[in-house]
Amino acid sequence: MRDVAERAGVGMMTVSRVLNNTAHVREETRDRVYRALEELQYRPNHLARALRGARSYSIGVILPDLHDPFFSNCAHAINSVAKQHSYSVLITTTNEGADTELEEARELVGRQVDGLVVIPACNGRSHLNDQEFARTPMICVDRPVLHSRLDRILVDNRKGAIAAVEHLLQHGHKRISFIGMSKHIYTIEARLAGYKKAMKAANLQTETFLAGEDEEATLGYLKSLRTRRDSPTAIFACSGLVSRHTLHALAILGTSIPDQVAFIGFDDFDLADIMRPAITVVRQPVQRLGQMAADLLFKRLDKPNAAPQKITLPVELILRGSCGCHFA
Amino acid sequence: MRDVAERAGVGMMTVSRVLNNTAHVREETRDRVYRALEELQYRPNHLARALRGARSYSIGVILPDLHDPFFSNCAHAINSVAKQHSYSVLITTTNEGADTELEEARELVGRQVDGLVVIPACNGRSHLNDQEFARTPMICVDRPVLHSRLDRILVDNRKGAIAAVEHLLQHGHKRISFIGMSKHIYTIEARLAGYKKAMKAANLQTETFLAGEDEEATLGYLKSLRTRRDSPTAIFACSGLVSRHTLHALAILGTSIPDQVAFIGFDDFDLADIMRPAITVVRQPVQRLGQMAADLLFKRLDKPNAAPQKITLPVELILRGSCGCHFA
DNA sequence: AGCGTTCGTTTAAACGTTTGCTCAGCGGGA
DNA sequence: TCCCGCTGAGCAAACGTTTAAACGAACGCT
Repeated sequence: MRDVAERAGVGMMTVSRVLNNTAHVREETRDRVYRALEELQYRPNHLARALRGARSYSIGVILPDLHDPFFSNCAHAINSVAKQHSYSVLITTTNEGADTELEEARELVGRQVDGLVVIPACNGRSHLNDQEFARTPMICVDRPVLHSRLDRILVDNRKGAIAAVEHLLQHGHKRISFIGMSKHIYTIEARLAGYKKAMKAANLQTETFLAGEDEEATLGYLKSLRTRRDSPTAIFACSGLVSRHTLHALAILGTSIPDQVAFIGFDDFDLADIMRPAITVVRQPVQRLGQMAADLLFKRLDKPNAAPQKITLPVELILRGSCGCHFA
Repeated sequence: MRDVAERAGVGMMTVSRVLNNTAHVREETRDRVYRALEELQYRPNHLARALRGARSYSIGVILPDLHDPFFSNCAHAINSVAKQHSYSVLITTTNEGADTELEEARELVGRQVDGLVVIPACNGRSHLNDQEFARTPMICVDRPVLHSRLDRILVDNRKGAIAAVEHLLQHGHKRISFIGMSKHIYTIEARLAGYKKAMKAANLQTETFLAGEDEEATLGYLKSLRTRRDSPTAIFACSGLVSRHTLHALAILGTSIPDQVAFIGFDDFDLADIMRPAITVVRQPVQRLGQMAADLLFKRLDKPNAAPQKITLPVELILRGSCGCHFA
């Protein structure tokens, strides 16, 4: 910048003013500076700007991983919004670990991000609510941090699960199995609660298998069903990942859907509609979730003291063939 | 930091020395500093460190989008490696636009990233080779920047395509259609070249439809096949996205695979193995691609002047049912 | 003629670190 | 005895930018 100032025959401040388009620079001076900037191929150093100024024009995103389409699509939406605001995005992953989450949050705050969009790793025991992060605007996505005053935007897991189970009940199923995960994750437990509630309302017994993220174990469970008298006639899978594992296992076993066992999964996925049968799912508004989360963060950056928002988006039961529905 | 120094009764330099674990600090002093750090909940400012020091301990990743599993899985792998090196990752997307790519690269360099991992958006006309970026170590992934001295790690698109086509030929197909994309993308064109070469070697005519990323258009093309005498008996889809669109369209049309038309797609995808029929694909080592790219970058950071590496990873034809193969 | 305003620009300081140098103390070899 | 080298620690400057204050000039007003 010093070179530019010298070449344009002005002080560094004037250069800074020209760059930031702030007032009080004569037309002619401005032109001279522009020319110097061009000639010297000047590129501002965002780090220095961030160090001096109040903002870094970057946000951090913390999520379990980029492998699961749900998370990566969410990240994509956040990225898009950030780009519109001319913000950069730092992305880190927790692999569902609360400790990692804390470390990553510290790292990002250390890098002076202006705000954080987080898919919290841990069910309630998160450190994100600590005093330490009080000064960093933070939006929780998909899962809350309990007892916190943080903005959050969730999905109606409970209602989605209830809708799925009730639909299976309408098809006449009495024994519906819930395939969950061994880890404690808020969304999964909310879906489990919905499942239980719907079953109870129908006066039916519940059956849960909670290691759906382990394909081997899932296969074992499904295999064991074949020799049982009271084997479930329908399955509700708690997530996209678990759906894939379950469907994979069912395919290996040659179990026919929906004749031998009906199937509904939480979270829609690519090609679900062209499988034979097509897979009935509870669809979450992933794109909107990420987009609204980012919007919320930028609003929060604008008004740090506004009341925290707690938004819950509706989900949609997408009827296809695997639940037993027939289409012309 | 000043507060910490004061509390520990030392100078700021000593604090800095303790933090960086550099030599010449007495045990007892070190302890005092540690205690002060703890008590004041000191968190270093990475921006300031980066501004003064030679490194920012962050890298930038530029890719088309986070929507396609190929890219997001790649990003995930890069992230993992970066985490092992205690580096942060800035991720930006180009949406396949060369202009956006240039802007994003400038933004990241402005943020003083130590290096860049790029999936170049544009076929040859990239600006990444410009003098402007000469000082930033850069790794090209999946696609090269032509005539550049940049490190790059690609996949053997040509051989993969040839293997797929030759396999279809072995099944007795004579009329094999290539479904490509309307955009010019290096990988797609390499696959197209492989397809053409294999067809020519067998003395067969080629047929290409190049708007596979437009589902509507793909549907139209496939529909038009039904009334043709010389309709292709096999389809080779050029990418994961195009595969999904093509399979979707075929499902809508009720075309049976592989009886009416055999199918092979480039890029493996979730559930391809449990569809009916299971989908034969050319599988790319996505995970390894991202991981090796990041490894390469960190090596490059170590030795900026080593000779540029040009790596090509092999791909694998995964035989499932859609090509016409039968399994017990 | 004096004075407050506004415009255009400069100068000085600050942001939170690290680098380079200085300096004091202390022990060992010539 | 003198000088050198090593250890432990402090001081000042620098990184590239922005903020705050200051400054001179031109202007209109009383």
